[in-house]
Amino acid sequence: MINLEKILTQHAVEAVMALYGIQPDENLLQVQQTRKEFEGNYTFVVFPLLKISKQSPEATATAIGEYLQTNCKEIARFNVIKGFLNLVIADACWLQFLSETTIDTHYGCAEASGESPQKMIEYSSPNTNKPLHLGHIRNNLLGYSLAKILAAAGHRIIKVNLVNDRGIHICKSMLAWKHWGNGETPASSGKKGDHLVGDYYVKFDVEYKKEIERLTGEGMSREEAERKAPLILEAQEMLRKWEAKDPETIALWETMNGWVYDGFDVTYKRLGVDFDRIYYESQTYLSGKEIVAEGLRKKIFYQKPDGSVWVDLTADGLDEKLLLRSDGTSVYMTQDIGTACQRFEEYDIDELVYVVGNEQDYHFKVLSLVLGKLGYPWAKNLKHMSYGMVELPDGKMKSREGTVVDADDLMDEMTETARDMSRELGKLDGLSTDEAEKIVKTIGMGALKYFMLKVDPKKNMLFDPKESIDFNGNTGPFIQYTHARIQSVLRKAAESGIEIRTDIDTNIKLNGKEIELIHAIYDFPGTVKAAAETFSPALIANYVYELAKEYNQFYHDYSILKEENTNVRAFRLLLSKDTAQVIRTALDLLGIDSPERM
RNA sequence: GGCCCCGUAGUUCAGUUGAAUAGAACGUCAGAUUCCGGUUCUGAAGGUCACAGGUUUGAGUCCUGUCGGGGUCACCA
Repeated sequence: MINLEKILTQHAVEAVMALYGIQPDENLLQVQQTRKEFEGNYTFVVFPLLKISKQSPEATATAIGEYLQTNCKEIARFNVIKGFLNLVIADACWLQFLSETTIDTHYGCAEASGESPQKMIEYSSPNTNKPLHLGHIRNNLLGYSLAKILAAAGHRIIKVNLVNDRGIHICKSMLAWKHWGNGETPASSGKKGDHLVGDYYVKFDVEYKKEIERLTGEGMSREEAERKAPLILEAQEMLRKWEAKDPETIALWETMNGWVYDGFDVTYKRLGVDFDRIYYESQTYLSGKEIVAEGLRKKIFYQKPDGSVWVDLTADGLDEKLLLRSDGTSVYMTQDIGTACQRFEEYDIDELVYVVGNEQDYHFKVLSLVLGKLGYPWAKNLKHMSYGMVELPDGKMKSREGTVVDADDLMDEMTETARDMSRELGKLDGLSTDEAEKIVKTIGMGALKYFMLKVDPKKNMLFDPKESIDFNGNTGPFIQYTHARIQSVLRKAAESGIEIRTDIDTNIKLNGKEIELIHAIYDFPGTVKAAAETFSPALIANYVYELAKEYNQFYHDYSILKEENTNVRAFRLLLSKDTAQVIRTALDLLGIDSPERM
């Protein structure tokens, strides 16, 4: 595939050499897209060249423009506005690109081979004491999309999930169920397993608070009451029993976690995400202790009189960080050190990406530094895909305060809205209920996924439960609609016996909308690359929205099948088909399906 | 308090390594369509890019400070 940016830059370098006799640094000549309000497709800003040309901006731009026009066949004409040299790419060049490039499912995507670099992506990582909420949705969608985008950039990918299945919070649910559950099971109450367990987690908190109130009423300080309430003591006792592998405790733990996993499976399936391997903290929480001990022997870490082990990061501008408690047990950091080592030993990976919220920026900074101090050469290949939190209009989501937006509920609402709209428009009337339902789900999830992914991952985003997610404007369904509409045109073409040809006439005179569209299609591979480099599905989302909008404008202004010039008709048909394919591929990178009709 | 991130139309968001008159969408108002799908298209109104300095031919973007918001500094994970 031709690389217009590269061709233009090279010719511009030649032009400066020919005109001024000086070899300019290439980064003085960076091409950029011409802004919509000016004629042209690519623009050079000539201000940086004035020191070389010793001429006015206009004179410099004009001289280079004239050189390019005569020496570069891709350029049809140019115009100069102040220091901006706007270049118009020849129609024939665009048409040649379109006829020579195969735009199929591989377009824009590099094929990974056995030799390609391999990356592991850890995402989702739920706790097994409560159901997934909106924050988890953002994590899952980002992780899954990132995996797709990195694969499209030519990497081999391993998706992993580290389930937090142990700890005091799990014991709280277990304890509450033991006390107040009356043997309730998902089967007996018809409740989804993760929701059932989550309800007992909330129940624990309610009862725990009551005990605290009672104790403070009896004159105990709040702090002491929180520490000495019978329930919390009981939960801690349960955790000790669990760690001692007490059979009864383990059995209850396995049963309740099983319910949660059944629930999670349903949610994951609806979200359309999956994993190549699942790690459980119950199996990894002890790892890392030996590595820390080794680091202590090598004096990379130090020990305090009480026996706790620390690392001093003050020289790196950070604090001191605990690595082992005084009783010798491990903490979060210890475990992450251990699992990182384990993964680099077990797999041939060159990068480990953690999709984790930005409240853990500090944690991952420390993790990389500590592993570096331990001498692991791959420590610099740990990447934290840090994303912002989802906020509600009145602030953060707090599970204990009941201000969470439940993942299952939200997905239900989205499909419900999609169903209502489809019914109103009657577009699915001729289809079987199964088919119609499938499309409705595709649209509902498309709306939700696009809403979450179009925002720059790094930034916090706002979700207002009172205002449902839109289906018009810059939304998933708008883009899906464009795809479905093109499919409809392609079906009509097939019905009328009009074949789609790729050997299009390169002498066609293109209109502005057509050029914009081809240009957008041409830009897709670069967008995929940029999204992979910056870990940003949002770039893909914003790109595909622009593409869909371009197509709708073109569609509105020009006929395709009714065009009388059969060469032009063939070209427009191919352009439509290619647009649909790029939309489909781009949406797929976001984990969004493209319906044939909707 | 230390460190990190953020502050762009009424609202939700774009804005590549500095570059032209800062762009969409929603909402509001006004329009289009002999149609291959009206979940479409066009237009209007709406901005001191938090504030103040600085660097630069040129700053929403880089630097410093101030104000405002969030995160984090647990022998929780």
